[in-house]
Amino acid sequence: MSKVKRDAKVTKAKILQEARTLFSIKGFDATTTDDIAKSSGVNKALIYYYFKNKAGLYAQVMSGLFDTIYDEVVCARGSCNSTTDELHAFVKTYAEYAYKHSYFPALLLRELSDSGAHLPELMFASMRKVFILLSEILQKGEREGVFIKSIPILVHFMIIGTINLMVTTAPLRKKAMEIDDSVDSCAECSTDKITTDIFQTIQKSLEVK
Amino acid sequence: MSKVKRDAKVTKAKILQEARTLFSIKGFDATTTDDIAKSSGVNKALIYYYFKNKAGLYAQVMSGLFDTIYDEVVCARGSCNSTTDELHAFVKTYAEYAYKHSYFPALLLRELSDSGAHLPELMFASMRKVFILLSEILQKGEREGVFIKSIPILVHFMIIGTINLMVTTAPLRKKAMEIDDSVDSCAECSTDKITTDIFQTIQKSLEVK
DNA sequence: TTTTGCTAACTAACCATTTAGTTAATTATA
DNA sequence: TATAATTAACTAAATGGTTAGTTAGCAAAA
Repeated sequence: MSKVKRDAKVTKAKILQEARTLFSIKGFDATTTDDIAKSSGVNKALIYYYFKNKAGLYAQVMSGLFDTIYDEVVCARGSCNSTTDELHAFVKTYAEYAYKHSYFPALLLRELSDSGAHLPELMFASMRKVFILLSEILQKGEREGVFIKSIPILVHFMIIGTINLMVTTAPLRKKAMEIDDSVDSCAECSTDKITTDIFQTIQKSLEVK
Repeated sequence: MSKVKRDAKVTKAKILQEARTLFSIKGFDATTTDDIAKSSGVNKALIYYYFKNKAGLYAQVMSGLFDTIYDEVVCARGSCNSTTDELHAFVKTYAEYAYKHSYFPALLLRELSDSGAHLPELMFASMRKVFILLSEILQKGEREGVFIKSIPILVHFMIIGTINLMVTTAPLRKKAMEIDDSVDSCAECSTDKITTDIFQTIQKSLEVK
């Protein structure tokens, strides 16, 4: 039995994990450092010991999430054999991640809503990496003559904006449907259906005639 | 000089207006009732006297904003002579409103980010009205054979999601450009350019072949 | 004089951050 | 190898500031 009583790595990881869960559910403001400490079974001061302050912890949580998405897109892109496929992989990977970790879109929207004001460098860099990835796909397609010239950031926001809103409003749309189902708000749509529809929309708009 | 010393309507309106401004700039949490009271030149207790509590005041501010957008879209739609034109008017009106009142997208995203959890009925109804309006345009186009069948909520989110993200990230994109301008993030794009691009994308995807 | 509009002063709770200290683990020394 | 010195990991308990909401009562209007 090599029961280690103290292990900085484990402790730090535990705090990060609990913080991710709590920030996810309740957002930055509503999550208290007391909450995080309690969930992690750790003294509150350790948060300051390891992460400087609440904001520092948050930044690390968030860029961790973006890095994961980035890695997943890169991975999915690996098994593509056309640029159109790569675009599809981008949409699919992002959508699947967003639906699987449904707290993520909420965090992202919240973060963007107090826009840049105090967006940590770390997080900004991680976010940007994902955008650059899409830009490359679009540029490649353009060079190959399969996509028309586009404004990358608009394509990017069209994809992630739509997905994020679909995920965050899911409970809302369900509630709405119960009250009034005269207009289809895709309350029961599968991730796959949504992915497909978004991809097709984007693809059609990029199509070379 | 008919300087009225006491007028409930005027006082209430003043509070609402200052609240709108402050919530816009700083969001719900970061705006304190003390701030609002001070800006309005009114005692804090009056907020509770007129609006029950901070959340009540917020709900009224937000649905006021949505109602304004709704009215503007309805108005713009009036001078259209084709369904495609109506779609264009929808995008244009929303984009112009969002850019003119650049705080609005931030408020909306923030509100949606703690999704429905405590979205006041009043606000939800005002939001939904705008969506229904777009649905009608899409259905009409479908009936006339100018649009293919689509999923209204996806089209809606594609429009407002993109616009909202473009507005909220404007300062961020500007900053990003200064650091690295190798990828175009549309930092200097005009509202008009963005409106046009979004409209064309949506239209192309709805096109009947 | 009764109701409505309004204010100053207050409270109770919360919460991020700090401080001052303890205990475990590691390294150096005898 | 035992022990002393040092560092790293951790804790309990404040601190200090903030903020939503309340209360009791005054002043103007009806």
